[in-house]
Amino acid sequence: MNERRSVEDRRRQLVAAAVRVVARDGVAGASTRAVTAEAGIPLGSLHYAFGTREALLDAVLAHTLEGELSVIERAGFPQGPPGTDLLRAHLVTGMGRYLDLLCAEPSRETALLDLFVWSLRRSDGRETLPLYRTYYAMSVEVLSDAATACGCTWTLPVEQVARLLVVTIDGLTTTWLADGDTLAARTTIELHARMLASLAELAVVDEPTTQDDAATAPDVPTAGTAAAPGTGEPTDDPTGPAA
Amino acid sequence: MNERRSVEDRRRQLVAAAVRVVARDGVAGASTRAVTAEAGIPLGSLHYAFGTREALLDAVLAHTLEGELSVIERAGFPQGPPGTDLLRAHLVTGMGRYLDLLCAEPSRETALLDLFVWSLRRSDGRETLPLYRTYYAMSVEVLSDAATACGCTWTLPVEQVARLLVVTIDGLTTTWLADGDTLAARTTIELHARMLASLAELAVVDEPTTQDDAATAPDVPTAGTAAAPGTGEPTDDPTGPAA
DNA sequence: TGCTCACTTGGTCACTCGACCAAGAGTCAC
DNA sequence: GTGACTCTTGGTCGAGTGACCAAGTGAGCA
Repeated sequence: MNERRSVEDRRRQLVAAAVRVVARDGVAGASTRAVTAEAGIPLGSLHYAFGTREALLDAVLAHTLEGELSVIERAGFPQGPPGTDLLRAHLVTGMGRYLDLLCAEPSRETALLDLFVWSLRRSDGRETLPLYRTYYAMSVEVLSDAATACGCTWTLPVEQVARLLVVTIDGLTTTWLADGDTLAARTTIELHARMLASLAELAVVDEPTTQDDAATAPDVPTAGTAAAPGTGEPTDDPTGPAA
Repeated sequence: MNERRSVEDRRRQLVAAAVRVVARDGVAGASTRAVTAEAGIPLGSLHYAFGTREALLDAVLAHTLEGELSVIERAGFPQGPPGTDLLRAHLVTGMGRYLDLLCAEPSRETALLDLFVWSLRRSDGRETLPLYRTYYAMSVEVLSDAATACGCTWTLPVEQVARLLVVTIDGLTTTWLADGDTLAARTTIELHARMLASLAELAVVDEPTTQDDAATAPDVPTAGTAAAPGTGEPTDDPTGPAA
């Protein structure tokens, strides 16, 4: 029936089928039989390739995560004079792009949420943390790039802003999945982008002659940035830098 | 074994047991046998009281929702001179109270998220929308009360601010469940409270006690200024009304 | 007292689940 | 060709699953 393949090939085939099944019927509906039927291969092959259903779902989770926030990064951002207003437009475009993806494939995000709860429940959150570390890292990258592109610098550690962005994206997702109100979601994005942009300021160029826009060194403290976002002495003075 | 009870009593007993089971083992683990074992009653009683496992889970979802955002409303808010700074402190206190609940009972929020995905999957979101309407209504109430208590008015429709608050709470929950970083979560709350408070202004009392609370024109994309957050009708719903 | 009916109880049915295994078939090195 | 191997396949096991039902029990009412 099926041609001979390497285990890696078979794993990829099973993961692709499992992604479809999870998106359609959820983690609960992704039984070993449902997945193998979707892939068109016998049941035993699944246990040969993955050993366990849990191992398969692990691979599905990892696969689904790839390129999740990366949609925000794609080209086509607005142009204009540098400043926080451009940054705001930049953020609106990026988050709007995520919303487009959400509207186009809501089952994808539902599946991700389902897998998230599944992994939370399975490991008491121990394996979910590195998952979010990826999110944070991607968010930091997106925000740093955006600030650079708009000639701005963040007035507080970019890791804190990154966590704000992740929180916003997460909340945006669950809220839209619940009410499907795309217009309201866009308003939410506008407001959040405005608020996020208010945490940045136009970068000050020391020497007036140089027009080197890409070399504006961010004054973000890079010393203790290896730790989790937000742990850099946050709770002292909330009204500090930007007001 | 069990004394005779009314069906309503039995339902309450079963829901209470199911809440514990869902918090411990998730929706997937809340089998009819697991719930009845937790409640200490025979299996047949469940089908006598609820008919179906789905009906029981419906009741569990409704029960879990009660008093979800209401924790924010409890007394003990900071005092001080009226203004947006007091409002900010007010919001920090309220959201911090929610975070306290989250830290104290994470399984409660995991269960709610689990039930949320379950109801999403079961009805394509049709029954989840009214669920969130309750959230929005509670959020509107909380924010209106807070603004009044702090002598402020929102510079844009309170429904839009309410959706922002719900988005924030949702994102805060998933993010904290993932990384468990309470300190970072508090920083997130500080920043979000500051940003939310920036959407309000000190109420201007032109003549003795004129409480014009919906006057100031919003300088923000006025997507939906109607009653519901966003638009009055979620016309974006791809599936349309239930067939 | 006897009757009615809401409620209880244990058992059973048909089904799905994940895991496992032995036997078979293709493939490559020698 | 021969042997070692990787991969495939169908079947099976034991444990659960939701739903259902007939017989039993007891409280309240006439």
